[in-house]
Amino acid sequence: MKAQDPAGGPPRPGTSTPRRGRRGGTTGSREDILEAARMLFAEHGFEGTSLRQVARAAGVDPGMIHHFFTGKDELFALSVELPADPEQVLAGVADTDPATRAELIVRTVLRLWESPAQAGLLAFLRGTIGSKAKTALLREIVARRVISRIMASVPGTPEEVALRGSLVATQVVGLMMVRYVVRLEPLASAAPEDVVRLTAPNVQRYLTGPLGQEPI
Amino acid sequence: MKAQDPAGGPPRPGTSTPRRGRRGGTTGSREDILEAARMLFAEHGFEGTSLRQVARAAGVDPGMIHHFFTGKDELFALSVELPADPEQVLAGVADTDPATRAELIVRTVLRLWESPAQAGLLAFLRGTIGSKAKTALLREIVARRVISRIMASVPGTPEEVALRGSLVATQVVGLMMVRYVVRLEPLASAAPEDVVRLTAPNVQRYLTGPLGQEPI
DNA sequence: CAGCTAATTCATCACCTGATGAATTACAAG
DNA sequence: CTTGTAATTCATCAGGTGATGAATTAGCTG
Repeated sequence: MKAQDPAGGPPRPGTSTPRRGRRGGTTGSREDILEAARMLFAEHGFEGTSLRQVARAAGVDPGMIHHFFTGKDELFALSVELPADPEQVLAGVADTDPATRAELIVRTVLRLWESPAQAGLLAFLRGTIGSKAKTALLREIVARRVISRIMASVPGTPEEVALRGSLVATQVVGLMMVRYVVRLEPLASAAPEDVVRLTAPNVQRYLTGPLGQEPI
Repeated sequence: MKAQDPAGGPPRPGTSTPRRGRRGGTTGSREDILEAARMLFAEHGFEGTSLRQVARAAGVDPGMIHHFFTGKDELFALSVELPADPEQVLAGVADTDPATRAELIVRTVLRLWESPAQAGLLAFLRGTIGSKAKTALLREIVARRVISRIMASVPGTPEEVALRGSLVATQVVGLMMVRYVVRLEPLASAAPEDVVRLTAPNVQRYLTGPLGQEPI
């Protein structure tokens, strides 16, 4: 994020008049805009972020945004689109033994959220949960692309597997919310290894464990 | 909610001119505004809801909002404030035996969310998660007022109890998100009894069960 | 060099936002 | 009836919003 360019800033709009026209060299303005948008959407959601804020954070004229993107919607979609799509992230999960799959699931979720994709994921969640209309999109993604992979070859009737899938979602979504969105301590700063050890058993119970009785 | 008056055009000055001045009888405009605000904040979050939308949905002139409330912030705070504060909702939870408390916790959460408070809770979540600044408020509420009650008299070192508390939050928050916000099926329409039976064991494990090993 | 294309700034538009203040009307108390 | 107070509408403000189009400049291709 090469935002405000403190030192020798030629594009300082306050001081040395930033004359018009193309700049020399490779000015990655498009990427700067995307990066600034990702940060701001992650902090304030879709409606809480204005294009002028994005332009300012990117050190760029507001008009540039409309030069590179058709509008705010496209900017949001491109800046926030999942850096790795579910199919790719979950590759391999479907191949493991369901009886020991929970650990891999939690590990995959943690690896994804500890990666640079975190800002985009936060932005996606913030922009998506803030509006009822957009939660439908989130629901479709989770239902059709994530859960189907996670529940592959889990034994049981289709109804039972679907129920187990939404229960798994319960634990995984809760982990993401508490650790990365609300950042509740001490879980927010716990070591990933510990998080796996602590939560995977419950995920495993939802996956293949007994549902109608006490597990202990 | 006497909303948008679908048949005849609302702003038709030809027909039923809404002349100025006070209306006859008891017109609960203040309550109408609060109710409409609750609905809209729940659907579109804080920034995604304009005062003019609220006024239209309440069948009221936009100026009324500023007559009854000092501004958008106060309207949000009053319309969305938790209908029952955590102390009251969780009364009794702290008195039960920790070894069997999970069922009561899940039951309490479900009862709260199935009640009329749901709209307010949704609004609170939507308005709160959409902004990084406001999630701090949510974090404080959860940490100081909710978890402390839930974890009362749970045995263990303070560090361990705090960790168990955030793990409980994991499962409870995930349940709320999946069932009431994202509305993922089949969990979204499952009977409360079934939800209790399915999720309480995992909550109980976080509360008092073994953490470092497989629970089954 | 000329000519094209892309990057950048600027001025501006139409609209929506939250907010204010005055004018009008009803109800209640004296 | 008079007076005051609260409820309601209206007109309007200053500012922010997303978006458009023209003007300017740089780099690339021939």
